[in-house]
Amino acid sequence: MKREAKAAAGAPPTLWDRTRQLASQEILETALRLFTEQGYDETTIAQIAREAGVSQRTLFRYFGAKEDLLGGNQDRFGQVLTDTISQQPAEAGVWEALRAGVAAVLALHDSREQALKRFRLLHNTASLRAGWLEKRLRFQGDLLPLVEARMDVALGGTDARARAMIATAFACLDAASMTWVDNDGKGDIMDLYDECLAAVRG
Amino acid sequence: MKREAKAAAGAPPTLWDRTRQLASQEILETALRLFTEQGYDETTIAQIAREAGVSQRTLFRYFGAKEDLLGGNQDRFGQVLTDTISQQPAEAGVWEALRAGVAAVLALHDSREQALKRFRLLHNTASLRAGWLEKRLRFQGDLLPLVEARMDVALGGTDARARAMIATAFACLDAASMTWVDNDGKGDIMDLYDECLAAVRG
DNA sequence: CGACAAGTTGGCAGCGACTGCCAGACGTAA
DNA sequence: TTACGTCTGGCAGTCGCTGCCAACTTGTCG
Repeated sequence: MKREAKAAAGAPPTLWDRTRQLASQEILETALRLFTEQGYDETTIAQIAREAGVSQRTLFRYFGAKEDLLGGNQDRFGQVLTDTISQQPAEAGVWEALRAGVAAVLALHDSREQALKRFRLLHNTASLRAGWLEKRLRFQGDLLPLVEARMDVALGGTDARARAMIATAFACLDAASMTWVDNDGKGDIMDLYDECLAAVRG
Repeated sequence: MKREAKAAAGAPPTLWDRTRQLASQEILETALRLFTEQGYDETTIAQIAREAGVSQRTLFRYFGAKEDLLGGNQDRFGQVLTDTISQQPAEAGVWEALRAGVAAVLALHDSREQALKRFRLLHNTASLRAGWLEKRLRFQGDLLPLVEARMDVALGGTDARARAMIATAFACLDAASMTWVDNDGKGDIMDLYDECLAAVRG
């Protein structure tokens, strides 16, 4: 109760808040370092907690799951996606709107290097890929109503087509980012995305 | 060693083989029943083993992971996919070849009811979805060389486009099967697939 | 038939991710 | 300072999964 009230009022951060912030950052950095050094599956929660100087219990209180230690606020992606797409002008087609959403999400990364590091980790670790794909599925579901609103509304049955278009956009993003990682981050992902979409749409 | 030799020679199944077969079937049926009755995550390995009359250890020897208890030999999908696609006539385009592969995989299901049951379970359980998507990713990788062989070979850089086309085919299959499940198995999945692909390719 | 090799099974201990519970330490406000 | 709310660490326990070992069953050969 207290924390939410303060945050809403914009009150100055208390010592606790600062400590939390610090600990959170420390944990995140330790985790990312260990992941890149020795791999995701080979790094145990116990090790991260030890090197970050907190107990396992506390670590799990900050980050509910090992996946979340990757950082990069993946949960925010969904918000940015839906916001961006719904803010596109009404005369924009489905493909333009989706493209704008993809671009907005890609713009969230801090630096090219960090993005490359995370993408590489993601594409090379089966368990991470699975988790990421699952999150993506949820995003796709959230996008459904937005996309349907932009299609010629023939009543009923548009469901499948809207789903397909969304999934295709993500598929192109996948193909683009995989190729980007394979090329060690050379070029621009959006260019690859456009190339992919062009190949698909003939 | 022995088993492979016998299998290759087509020798009559020994008592062991028959026992194995029986136990395997019993486990599979028990698992599928419990999954549909009380949900995948709510069913523990211990419970399945108990009700199937085997030890946990033995259960894990038959099926290496809980996922595999879904049955339907998902690992075979990849084989069927690559076989079917590589057997398509050389003059068939990429999209026709992919369509044939998808159709072949869908034809693997025993009955409409069982397929619907599995699909429903899959689409409603986060952990299962994740595992399935991960397998699919591997299939996509396996398909890459086959698809590239069917494209106009401009050397280099075709990578991304081939990946995108494959991923799009799967995306349409996804959209189709989701819609199919939502409609309680009404209609034909391949029709939905065609509709999806048509929507995507404009 | 008897002995021996090979295959199969179950139990036990253990790992790693994750959770609930509880006591104690700490910052904060009266 | 006292009382309160919060945060922390530790412990035990669940669940999926694996390695190891002892016992049992089955097939085979002399």
